[in-house]
Amino acid sequence: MAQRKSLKNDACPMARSLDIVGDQWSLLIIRDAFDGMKRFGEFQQSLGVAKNILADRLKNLVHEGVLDLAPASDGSLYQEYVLTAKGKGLFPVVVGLRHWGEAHLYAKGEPHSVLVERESGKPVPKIALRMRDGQALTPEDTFVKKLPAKKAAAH
Amino acid sequence: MAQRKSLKNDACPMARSLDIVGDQWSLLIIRDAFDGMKRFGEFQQSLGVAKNILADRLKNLVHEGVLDLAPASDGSLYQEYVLTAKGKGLFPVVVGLRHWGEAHLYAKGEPHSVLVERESGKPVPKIALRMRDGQALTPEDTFVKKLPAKKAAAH
DNA sequence: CCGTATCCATTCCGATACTG
DNA sequence: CAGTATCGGAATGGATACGG
Repeated sequence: MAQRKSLKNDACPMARSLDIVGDQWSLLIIRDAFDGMKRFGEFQQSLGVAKNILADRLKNLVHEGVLDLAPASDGSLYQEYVLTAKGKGLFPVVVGLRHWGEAHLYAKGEPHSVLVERESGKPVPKIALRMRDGQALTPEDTFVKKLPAKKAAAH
Repeated sequence: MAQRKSLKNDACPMARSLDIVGDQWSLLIIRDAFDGMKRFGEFQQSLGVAKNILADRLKNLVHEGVLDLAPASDGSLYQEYVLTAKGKGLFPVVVGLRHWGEAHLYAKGEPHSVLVERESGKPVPKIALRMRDGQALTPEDTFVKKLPAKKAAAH
């Protein structure tokens, strides 16, 4: 009865997203996947997470269609976890979290890893939200249009 | 011993970000704050979360400088929770999660709330990641430049 | 090397009752 | 209305041990 409230059927897309990646590990796994990691052991070593929960999270991400299982590219008999198109769609979220952390969570001069462009080696520019007319978009420029709330939906 | 691994000192900005907002509720609270909610009861009703956890999360977000306590704008004697500049910096993350959910988590024709521009009432355009030269940026165009890993840091 | 299975401590979460 | 206090069940997370 005290189980986590499922947001799978929420009327808010953000809530549904968080139902899948809204935990401590999933987005870190996805980060590492963007970083080229594919093998169980790579994730395990990178994250320092217990193997049982790593297995659990990977399974869930595969189930949700964020990761896909593919035969190993090298000779080994195991499978690899690769991002699906759906998974790659999380790239802006990953980059957004990274940029926010860079901007607000480090002391001045404190070093951290950086996402850079492959060719130039220079940092990826900050995300710029734009309106339809191309102007910068601030939170105040927007609001959420909710559902008509027919019966008892979208509480 | 089985306590959540703190990522506060991680060398990856994304990890630090998740240390603050990487749970089920924080980003939903922030979403509602962007949506104009300020009062304890508003969050409580919107999220349907137990009051003790809501209080805990709000306290933590205030402590982390994402929300700020301000005297009530109306006559009431209670305080209000408002986004700080740091908190508003999460807007791209919120929008990114929303867009990802819209694109991948709904059946065709299934209704959901939409983030729209205040003036036109039209949906906010999708986030476009760009390289420094203005071209579209894909995950493959990037890599993470990690720290030199001096001693035993950035494990 | 890739997981699965088990044990145990801690944390999370929901429901409820309670104070001011 | 805005929280705090408490309780119990569920999930999380770490540390192994074990099998393919």
